[in-house]
Amino acid sequence: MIQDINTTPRTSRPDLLAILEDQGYRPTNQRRDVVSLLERKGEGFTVEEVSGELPGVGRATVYRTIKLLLKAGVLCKLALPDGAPKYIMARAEHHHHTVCVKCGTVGEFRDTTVERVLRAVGAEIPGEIVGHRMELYLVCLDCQDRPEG
Amino acid sequence: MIQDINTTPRTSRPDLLAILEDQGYRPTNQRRDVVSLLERKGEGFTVEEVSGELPGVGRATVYRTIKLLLKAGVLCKLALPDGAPKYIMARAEHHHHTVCVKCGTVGEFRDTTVERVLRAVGAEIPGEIVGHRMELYLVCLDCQDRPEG
DNA sequence: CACATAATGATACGATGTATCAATACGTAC
DNA sequence: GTACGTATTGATACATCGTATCATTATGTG
Repeated sequence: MIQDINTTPRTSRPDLLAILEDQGYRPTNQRRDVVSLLERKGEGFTVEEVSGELPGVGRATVYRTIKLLLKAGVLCKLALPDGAPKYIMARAEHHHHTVCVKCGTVGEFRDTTVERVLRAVGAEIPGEIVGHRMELYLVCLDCQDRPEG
Repeated sequence: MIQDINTTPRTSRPDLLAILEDQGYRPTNQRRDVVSLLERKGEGFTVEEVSGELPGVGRATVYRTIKLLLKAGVLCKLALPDGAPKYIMARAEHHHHTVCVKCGTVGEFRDTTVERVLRAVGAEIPGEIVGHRMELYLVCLDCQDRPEG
């Protein structure tokens, strides 16, 4: 029932720059640098973090590029309870996220039961459901191993 | 199975100031003003909104008071995908939130199935689950009635 | 190549929230 | 009620996240 997406091989690495080009945006060097870094990260990052690692690209451009990728649906935005939002590569399948409350590492999982229950719940609530979000907070195995970290 | 908390009468209105006093905090006039306004609102508000309606109370004090209430567990913080976080009165029972994507109105619901499924999911994911969050995004009935709003 | 336009980066700005710190209010002891 | 120690406040500055502006630069196209 549960598929841990992180342990399954990623067969399709989307070419983010190509996706932007398909939408009519120009493949500039700055966008190349940004998406190249994102493709290497993938796991969950903040914009400032990305910007910090790309001193050759303006901060505004990093924000702009990530916004385009969000709109294109290839990135997910994760609004955490505290701190900066994190971004993660989206996948075709709908999924949810796990966040380690110690180290902030973001993971993903998918469970069809969750989807079914959510649909059932939505059917009994007034208004038209247009989306949902679910996150699990946990202490990851790495952080369990080093209790004082 | 589903209980729409908003339609059930609220029997117990917690005295927020008393809760703060129980934790050793002093009942100042400013805190009185803040919690009094929050008790009247209850439904989902931003800090700046509260601060704006209380010109006699310093902005920092409003933030500080709400932080205390959060720590005390009587307020929930809702990190929305965009815009300022909203706060809502917590209730003893665990619950989840609905957010209208048009007008931003926040509601609550509770469904034991959701909890059960989440526990089952958590059991199969590496790491110790310490919490979760779920939100449903919808177009509320009011906003359906006035399509161009 | 030349041109129109998309994109960039520096900067300023807005929003959200916290740190600092002198001034003030509170609770307690008397 | 007064005095005292401490919690609290508010003004201000600051940090972070993100967007608007706009002159300059790069890109695609004829």
